[in-house]
Amino acid sequence: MLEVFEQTNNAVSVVELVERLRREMNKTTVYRILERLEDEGTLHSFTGKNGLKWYAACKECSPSHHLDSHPHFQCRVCGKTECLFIDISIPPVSNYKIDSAELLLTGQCKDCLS
Amino acid sequence: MLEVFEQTNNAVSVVELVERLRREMNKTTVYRILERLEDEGTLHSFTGKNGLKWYAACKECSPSHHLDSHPHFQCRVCGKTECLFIDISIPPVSNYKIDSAELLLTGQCKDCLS
DNA sequence: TGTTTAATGCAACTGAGTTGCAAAAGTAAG
DNA sequence: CTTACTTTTGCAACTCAGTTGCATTAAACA
Repeated sequence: MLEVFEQTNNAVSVVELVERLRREMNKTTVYRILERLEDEGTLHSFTGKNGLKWYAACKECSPSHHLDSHPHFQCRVCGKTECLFIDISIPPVSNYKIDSAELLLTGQCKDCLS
Repeated sequence: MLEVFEQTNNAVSVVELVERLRREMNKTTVYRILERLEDEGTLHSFTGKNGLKWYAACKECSPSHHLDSHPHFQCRVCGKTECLFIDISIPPVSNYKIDSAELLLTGQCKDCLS
């Protein structure tokens, strides 16, 4: 399972993971392992443009501190999805206690820009 | 349909809309009208924490220019979801052409902070 | 070896969103 | 009014990501 994330810097959708691991393990098992890896701080998840769930390897996450304010990019053309290691400053919102921020940028990646 | 959005400043999930309009129109019709209203620039949509679709009235949207960089807030406790009218500056990302940005903040709203 | 606990498989289910098609409602001539 | 045409709606069936219950297997450990 983790090999998938070691081979790429991109995020991987659960749908693709289930497909790629079809021979090795059951769909339910994929979901359960992903949940565990996220709890452990090895992976983090986010929701793609279409509402599908994506996972990516954590670089600077811990079990308690997940993906704070690092955005994700999803290419409208090829679907490639990846973490962007730039800092987004979330302005404080009065009267709200913000726990997490999820920023999804969509557009065209460099490969699809030609 | 639009009355729902006139009565509140909050966003409304499609699920809730279907439920509230159950007597007046079919589920399919709700989806179709929402799609039309979004095309026309009357409403804009975004994806909630759980992957469900939400709609909110447009204040400064046009058919071509939707919800650019205005974030949404979703309360972890009561589920209330609303537009935040603060500007988020998306730093330019080299080699990427960013078309849209969707920022979802989650936490506790003022009513649930007691 | 037996017992307990955790990990997996499988099948059936849930629920949001979609699709195809037919019925209804609206629009515009003739 | 009536016919022809277009748009809107309802309904049922479907798709598909994600979940659940339960039985089976594998690990851990006494």
